Amino acid sequence: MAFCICAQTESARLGHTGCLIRGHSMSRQVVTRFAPSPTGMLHIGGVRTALFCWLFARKHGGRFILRIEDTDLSRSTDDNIRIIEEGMAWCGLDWDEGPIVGDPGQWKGPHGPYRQMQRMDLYKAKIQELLDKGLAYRCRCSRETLDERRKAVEAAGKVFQYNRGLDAGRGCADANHDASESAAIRFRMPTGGDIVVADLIKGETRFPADSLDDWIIARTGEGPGEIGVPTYNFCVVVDDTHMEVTHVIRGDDHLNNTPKQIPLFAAFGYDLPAFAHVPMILGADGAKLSKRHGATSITEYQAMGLLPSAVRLALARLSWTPKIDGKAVETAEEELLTDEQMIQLFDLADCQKSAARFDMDKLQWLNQKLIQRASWQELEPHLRSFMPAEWTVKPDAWKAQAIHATQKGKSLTDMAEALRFAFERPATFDEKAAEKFMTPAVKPALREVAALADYNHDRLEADFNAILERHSLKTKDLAQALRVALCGKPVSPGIFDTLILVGREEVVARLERWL
RNA sequence: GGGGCUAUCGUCUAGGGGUCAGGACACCGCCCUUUCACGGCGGUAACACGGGUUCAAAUCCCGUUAGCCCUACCA
Repeated sequence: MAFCICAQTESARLGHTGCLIRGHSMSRQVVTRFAPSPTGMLHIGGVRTALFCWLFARKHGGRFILRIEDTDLSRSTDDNIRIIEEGMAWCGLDWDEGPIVGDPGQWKGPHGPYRQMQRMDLYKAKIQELLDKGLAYRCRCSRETLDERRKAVEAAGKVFQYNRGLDAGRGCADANHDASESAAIRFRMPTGGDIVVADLIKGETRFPADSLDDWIIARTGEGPGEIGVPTYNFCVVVDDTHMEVTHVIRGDDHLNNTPKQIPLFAAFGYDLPAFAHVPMILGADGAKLSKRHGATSITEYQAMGLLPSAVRLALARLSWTPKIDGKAVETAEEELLTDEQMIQLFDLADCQKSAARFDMDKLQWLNQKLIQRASWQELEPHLRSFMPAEWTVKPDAWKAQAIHATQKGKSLTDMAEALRFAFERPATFDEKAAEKFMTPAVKPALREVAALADYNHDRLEADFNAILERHSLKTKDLAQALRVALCGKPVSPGIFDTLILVGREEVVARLERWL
């Protein structure tokens, strides 16, 4: 059987689509896709893959597709699809084609629908085409006989391969079954030689064709003549070509699936897309990232008070080293890339081949740095979900002061917590601190603070120092006493910021009980 | 078992024949300081192992080991 092993060209290695894809146009628009299966929450590893697809498409002025692979009927749910859509949206990974959030019946883009279960007619037609060409065949072997044969081969210490090796001659390949009985459909795989995958990240890898077998492309149908639900490896090939995907960027757990898919592209007469298999993300202990490691779902990261921009950067920096003029980023300053810089710098050639462990410390550092750089306006939409509704909005001057005072926090939750004193009177007081700082000597000074009228920062500082002078107190004495009175604890932003954020009227009210 | 991928400080990584093996995060120390932080400065710390090739190997080759993936009518 003839099929094209099609090693990709140097231009593919460089990420150019050139004449690689389907030959027609020399400069085809780049198209990438993220194709999650809605069988659970949106995993952080999936988000990273999606991010690479998104970055690549954006860099090359191409399109990014979101496609839902819901052919696993038993595990896919509409709820999970919603979770994926919302997670992607929160993360800022907008798709040009795909489902419309919250509306299962609608989609955008010319290649819809973007849920595989809604594309059955296409798949069935393509399977029939393969059947007609003799490139696929009906297999009536039951699960039971398959299990028996598998056991027999494994007992002999060999690998079970359908109709291959010890199982050769026992398959349905030459049986010419008609459609009178229900059957699964198998794809006729080539034998002999290597199937090569020219991967943009992993390089060229070869798989002996004889290590593969005739795999099932469609499950057993409901009744005679019915073609059942096609399997993943089949749907991907059909969809990727029909959606004109030029660059298949996916997790490297799919690298082994690629040699199964390549002969299928050939059987359909399709040219190959470029492949890039990105390494996995591992937990801190080097094991596969699971619930045991803490947060795996993107929604958990959102709940932790992380900025989507920080999550994007942290995820991108796992397995990717941005290079500026051929030199890897060196300083902390250079690490803090904006989305625009990431898009500009992104290159699959600068991606690592090996798996990376998830680094929560780095994520938090990035988050802190990004918070420091943001304006209140940029932060407010994210911050709001961490602030109780009763915390009413204050004037712009207050916002400026607030951001100046609390921006040292590592997370949005830290910031919201650091702002609590500005909205709520302390319910309790730190006894030890009160005892230590609320000395008789400090009270007269406190009384003078209560009398201050001008809450301009510099003026406040000057008046404050004058009070210290009059009472022979150290800054610390008065500042800590004030913190206890205003915040209930000896920790708060700079004391003048604290005063301003609470506001004169409220300062006086909170001071009253101590005078 | 078969096939495939991977291997540099604790973590993310740069470096791809000759480097004191570089950076970032974390950690430790010092400084700053009105609290907590922020910030500044400095420090500890790595080429998985064994064989080759070579004047010279982290770098090239071959093994070994370890981890991961595929080997489903899952995706």
